[in-house]
Amino acid sequence: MSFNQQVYQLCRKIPRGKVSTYKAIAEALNTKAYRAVGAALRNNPFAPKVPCHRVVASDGSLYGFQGKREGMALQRKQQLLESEGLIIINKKVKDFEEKLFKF
DNA sequence: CGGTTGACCAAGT
DNA sequence: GACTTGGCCAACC
Repeated sequence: MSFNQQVYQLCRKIPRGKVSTYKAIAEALNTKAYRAVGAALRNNPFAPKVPCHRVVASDGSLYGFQGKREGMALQRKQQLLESEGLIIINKKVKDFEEKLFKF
């Protein structure tokens, strides 16, 4: 099982209405390659299967989703996350630590 | 096999 | 509170 596959498998385990962080995933894989996790999700070969939008930065901010490219579906993702029970405020997840899913 | 890169992170300025 | 720096590690030249 390659590194990416592990990442996808973990992401799939994130329940609806919860989020996780790149760091948590990396730690769950017993590694510190936070960035590799992000790179894996960026590929995201299993678009609907792997809810990559439920994975945020360690401080609850939306690193990379909208933070980098504002022309992206920023409100789209936000609304999607909100429909799952999450609330995004100022590019950050409200009650992030509370909604954080730990493996 | 070396060098660069990155949907990261933590600490410092 | 916005920006910069150094470090981490897998993936891709």
